[in-house]
Amino acid sequence: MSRSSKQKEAMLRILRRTTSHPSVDWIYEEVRREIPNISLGTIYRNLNMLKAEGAIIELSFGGAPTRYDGNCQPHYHFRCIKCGRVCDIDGQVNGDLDKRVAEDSGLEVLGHRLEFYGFCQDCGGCKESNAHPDR
Amino acid sequence: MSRSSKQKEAMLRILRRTTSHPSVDWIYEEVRREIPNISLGTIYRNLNMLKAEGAIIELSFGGAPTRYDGNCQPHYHFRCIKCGRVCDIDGQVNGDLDKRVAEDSGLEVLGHRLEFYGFCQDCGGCKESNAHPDR
DNA sequence: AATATAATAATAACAATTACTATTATGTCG
DNA sequence: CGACATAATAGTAATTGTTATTATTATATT
Repeated sequence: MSRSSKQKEAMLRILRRTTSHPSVDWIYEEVRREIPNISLGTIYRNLNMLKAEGAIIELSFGGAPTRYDGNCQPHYHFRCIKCGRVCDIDGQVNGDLDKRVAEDSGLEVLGHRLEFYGFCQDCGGCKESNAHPDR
Repeated sequence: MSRSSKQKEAMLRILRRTTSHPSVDWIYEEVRREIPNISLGTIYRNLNMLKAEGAIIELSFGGAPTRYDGNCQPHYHFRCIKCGRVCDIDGQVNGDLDKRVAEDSGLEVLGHRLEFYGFCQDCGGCKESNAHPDR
């Protein structure tokens, strides 16, 4: 079905080697260093394909711009409300939660999203500044 | 600072008396029954004001259109991935979670968002249909 | 190599939200 | 009360993030 392309391969490679949970724009800029005339539409199409194949994870929470994660192991995230940075949270994903909610509510629960928010190390001390808006 | 207006009062009243976690468009339509020439910009501006004042809660998860909740008691939600309906989940909000994550990570954790997803009662049996897209 | 078609680049279209601006409403203070 | 300062509004334009369209190019298969 799905054919390979150097655009798709470059995107996946870039997503695999970063842990910064990049935005669409960041990915676009990064791929353009290899493939200068790549189209933004291709970025969006391939992100959706890779997501559908389960190769990457989409992080779209709380109205903030969507981020992508090349790490497919289930894990939670922290988002800095000052600079937007997204970090991984160590620790177990709670699978029992879904079961408990399903039993209590009668809903067919397939999963949950959990995101922590607050100030990251860089922003905690200086809540006024707005450094690193894209990390 | 903030002055009253019949538009703002109508919006808050409407949000207080529903439990359907309405979308911007639903709120717009509903307020227009009272104030037919209200502007959509006013809806957005007042939603942001009411949110900033802590009078309402914004639910924007997973790329789906933003919903608003006039119930400010901390609680979790379930979203049907078929029809988009949002329901409240009974049960305690886990405040210790934030503390544990903060201790483990060194981040200044202010809170977390948790949303369950799956099929609601109406959509569980007939996953093909797409009834009630706006509830 | 010839062929079928998936993927692409470039652009247009779209939907959700915000910004702008002239006008109207609200609260204050003499 | 009635004038005044200004917050809020309606209407519109602009912006942003994303998807659709289309002619062209690249990939895989025979």
